Amino acid sequence: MSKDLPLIHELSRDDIRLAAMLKALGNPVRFRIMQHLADRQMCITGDIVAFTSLAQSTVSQHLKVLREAGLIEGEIEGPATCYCVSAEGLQFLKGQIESWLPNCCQSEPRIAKSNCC
Amino acid sequence: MSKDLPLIHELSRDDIRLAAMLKALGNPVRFRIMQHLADRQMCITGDIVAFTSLAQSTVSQHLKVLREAGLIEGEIEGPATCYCVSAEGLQFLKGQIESWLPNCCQSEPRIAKSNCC
DNA sequence: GGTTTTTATCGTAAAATTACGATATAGAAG
DNA sequence: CTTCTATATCGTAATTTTACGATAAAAACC
Repeated sequence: MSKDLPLIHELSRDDIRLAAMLKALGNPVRFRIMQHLADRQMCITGDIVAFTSLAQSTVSQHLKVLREAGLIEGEIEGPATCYCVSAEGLQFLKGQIESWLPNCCQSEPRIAKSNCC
Repeated sequence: MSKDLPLIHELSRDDIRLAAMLKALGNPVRFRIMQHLADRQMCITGDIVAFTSLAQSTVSQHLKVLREAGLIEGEIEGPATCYCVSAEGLQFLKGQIESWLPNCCQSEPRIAKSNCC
C-alpha cells in the first residue's frame, strides 16, 4: 500500500483513501460481502462464510481487507466477531465519487468530431 | 469476467457493470489515468505514456481495461488514438454508487452497544 | 480445569494481474 | 512506394492476489 509508483504521490489524502476503497471493492467477493452486510443490516461473521461458500480463512482475509479500507467495522462479540458496514466509510465513498473528476465532460454529451471526443 | 463464482449470478445487470467498473478503477495506475484524462478534458494517448512513465504496451493494456469497463472512449485520430472519459460511463458509476446499499446504516450513526454495530 | 465454538493468522500453492520487449498494424508524410 | 509515427497485440517474466488447510487465540460452556 506504499510502494505504489511515483504516480500516487501526487494524490491528495482523500484520493488515496478513495483509491484504496476502490481497490478493496474491485474484488467481486468483497463487493458481494458488502451487499450482504448491508442487507442484513445487523452484523454477521461466520454467516458470511456460509454465504460465500469459501473457506473460513479466505473470508476472514477478505474481511480484513474491507476493514483496513475503512468500509466495514468489526466488533468482538463473545467468541465471534460482528461486522457491519461503516457508515462513515460508505458516506466518504459516496461523497468522493459524487464529486470525482469535476472537470470531466463539460462539453455537450458527445458531438464534436474534431478534437475527437 | 464470467468465471466469477456463483455469487455473481445473483447480481443485477447494473450491479455486474458496477462491479466491473470498480475492478477497473481498483488499480492505482488506472485510477490515476482517469484523473489525468478528466483534467486534460481533451483526449490524449501517448501523452499518458509519458505521464505514467510506464512502457507503452503496459499503458495500452490499461487503456483497454478502462475502455472495456465503459469508463473511457477511444477514437482513432490519424495514426494515434484519442481517449476521453466516457460521460455515460461516469454518470452511470456516480448514479450507482449514490444509490448503493440503500439498506445500510439506517440506525443512528453509531450508538447501539448490544447487537454490536 | 478441559472442551467446544468462533475467528484470526501463518505458510503455501494456484491463479490472476501487471509490466516489459518485440512484433504487427494503420495512417501520415516524404 | 518507402519511411516515420503512434498504437495495439503477443508472448512471457515477475509480482500480486486469492484460496486453502493447519494452527493459534479468546471466550463461552460443561
